[in-house]
Amino acid sequence: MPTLTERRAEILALAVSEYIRTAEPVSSKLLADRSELGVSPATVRNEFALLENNGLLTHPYTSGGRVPTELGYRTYVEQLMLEEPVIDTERITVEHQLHQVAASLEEWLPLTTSILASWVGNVAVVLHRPIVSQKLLQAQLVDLNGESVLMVCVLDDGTVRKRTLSIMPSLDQVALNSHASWLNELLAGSDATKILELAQGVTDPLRVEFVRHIATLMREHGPESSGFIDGLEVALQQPEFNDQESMLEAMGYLSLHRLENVINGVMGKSASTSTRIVIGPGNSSNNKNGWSIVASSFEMPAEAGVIAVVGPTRMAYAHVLPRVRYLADLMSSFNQVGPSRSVED
Amino acid sequence: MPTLTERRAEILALAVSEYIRTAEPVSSKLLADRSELGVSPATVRNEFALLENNGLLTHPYTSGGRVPTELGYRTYVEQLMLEEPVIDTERITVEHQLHQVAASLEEWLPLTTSILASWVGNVAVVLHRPIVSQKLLQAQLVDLNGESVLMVCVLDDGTVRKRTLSIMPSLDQVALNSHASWLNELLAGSDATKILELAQGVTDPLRVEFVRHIATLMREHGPESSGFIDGLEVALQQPEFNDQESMLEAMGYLSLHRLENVINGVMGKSASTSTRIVIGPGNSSNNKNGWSIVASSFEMPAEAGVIAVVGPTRMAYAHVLPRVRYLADLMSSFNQVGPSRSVED
DNA sequence: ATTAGCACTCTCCAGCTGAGAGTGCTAATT
DNA sequence: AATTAGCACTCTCAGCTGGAGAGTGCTAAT
Repeated sequence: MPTLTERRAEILALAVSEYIRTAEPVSSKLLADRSELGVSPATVRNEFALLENNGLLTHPYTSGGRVPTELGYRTYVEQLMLEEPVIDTERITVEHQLHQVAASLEEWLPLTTSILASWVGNVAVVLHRPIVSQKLLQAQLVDLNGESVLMVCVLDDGTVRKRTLSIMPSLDQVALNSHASWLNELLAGSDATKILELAQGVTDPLRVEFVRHIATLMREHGPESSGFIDGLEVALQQPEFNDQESMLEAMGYLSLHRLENVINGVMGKSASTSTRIVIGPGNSSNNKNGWSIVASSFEMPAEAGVIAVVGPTRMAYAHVLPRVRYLADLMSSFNQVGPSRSVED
Repeated sequence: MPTLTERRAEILALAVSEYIRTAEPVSSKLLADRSELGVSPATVRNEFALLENNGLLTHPYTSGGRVPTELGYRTYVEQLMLEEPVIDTERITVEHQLHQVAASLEEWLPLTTSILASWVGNVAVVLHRPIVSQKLLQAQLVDLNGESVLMVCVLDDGTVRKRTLSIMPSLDQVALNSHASWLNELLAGSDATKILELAQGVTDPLRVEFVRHIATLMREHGPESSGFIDGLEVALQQPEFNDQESMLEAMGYLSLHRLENVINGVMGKSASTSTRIVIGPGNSSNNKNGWSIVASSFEMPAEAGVIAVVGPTRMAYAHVLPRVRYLADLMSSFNQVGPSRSVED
């Protein structure tokens, strides 16, 4: 990454931010007029040519203005960009909205996703997973109208898993309760592996089956990680998706399932709370406009996660970055129950 | 709805199914050539003109072939269409896929949605809700690392609700258990309204709070109805959506939340298991291509629901209808636990 | 080092044209 | 009386053209 003269850097910054704003290739004349550079279009053109030699800009065609390359975006983001801080009225609106929902993780994570998406006009993703390895807190067996038995397991991260079982000789609730308390005595506090070990010593086949099911239930989903996505519709209104083909391609890319992997891959390396921007994640796909991700991790007492914005490389980084960071910090400052307040609703 | 001569009906049927197949306005020549009518294009044209007088066909422009009107589609569906029966290989594939997932409602409803969507190349929706009014089976209080308390309620339809509470003087698990068994003794078997009544007699403020929370939990979601949607991506590849505008409009229409209301509205009137087709649900929206819904309700021991396909009016009804009905019947034939087999997996 | 000037390139749009497809009507045919 | 051949007419669509506009690169002047 070459160091640039001050003026060259300023021109690059202006060009990138202007292109981000308008989605039109930016011309020398525009920059000369619209800015305080105090130079003529011709000078800007000369600088453009040098920036292009450095691989920071391109033309799509001989005439028609400059467009940043991925390297151009990266230089802008890392060195030149002036972040747009979250202002008070925004803060107030967001915190107001978050306080309005009932105090549960299941409700305010999706709300956060939705707030972020409409705030930045792009796809927002929030992923979360329990921090600790899961242990069984309590198991419960409930008779369902004599036909089948519902097994409910509470894990130490507060998640609840359930499964319906058919037990051949049907049992009444009293019998089920005694089985349940036996299960809890034996298994409470253990993780899936430990539970399977403990199952070795059990002889009663029915109880073995219960234990097995508990272990399976805890295993099969792994540490429950779930995610929320929002903003597809706003994001797809951007001009990069104005034909059916690129729109469908975008929809394929923007599935929660795929993004979970991508985002976890991006954040995987950094352990602590941090924010990162990935621009055009290796133009692996052959579409002309690549994707960028702005992601920030957050940590709550028993839950960790990532807040991310996904969009085309032409993304308003200066706007998005502080807002993602702000929301991640906000999440980290919440306790397990809700936006820093007691439970009364 | 006027009765048509046999030949006129046949021509309408051919025109509609041909338009459904190709998405191109169909010409008199095509029908005369491709079919066993044994008449000349001119004759077909005369019939076309009459069908157009009856409001069953239109031209988009003076030349360029005929296209069905909504009335045309309805006539086709109600009187003329030859359903394409589900063949054995299809049956086998579907049932095979359904048997592969673990036996729980949460897993095979979405799978059914996905199967249906890719089967018919349109958006598929599956909604379900418990049949009976919900009663509390069991409540449970679990200590979460001393900071807060997780309340888990099992309802008689097998659903589980949970909420995290902050209790000011923190209690240990033993104390919580005694509260829980008190709660169960008092409340088990009651619905939300009854529970609130029972709360009247309680004096201990902590217990009142517990009871209130239980009632709220049961109330606020109503009878839990949830839905699954799939196939957006395939559906949007159809030619009616080849510009950004109609695509975005379609995405707006095809949100699960909106469709839940629409579909429930459609099926609301009919109590029993039935299938219905709604074509161009009153062209309320001002877009040129309306929407059709093919929906079929199903009933399981404790759960009822709707299986539906949503797509443009140019939908392959003859293909979609039997498949929706087949899947609905299949669901109805399942017991609460899974695809007609015991729970061993 | 900067800039004015200018030729050059490329896009974009509007307008045109011809081909093709399909219709409606009329007159001939069965 | 129903069907059909024939034909003029209408409309779309794809391709072409030409001119306007925008922006550049280069050169020569400042």
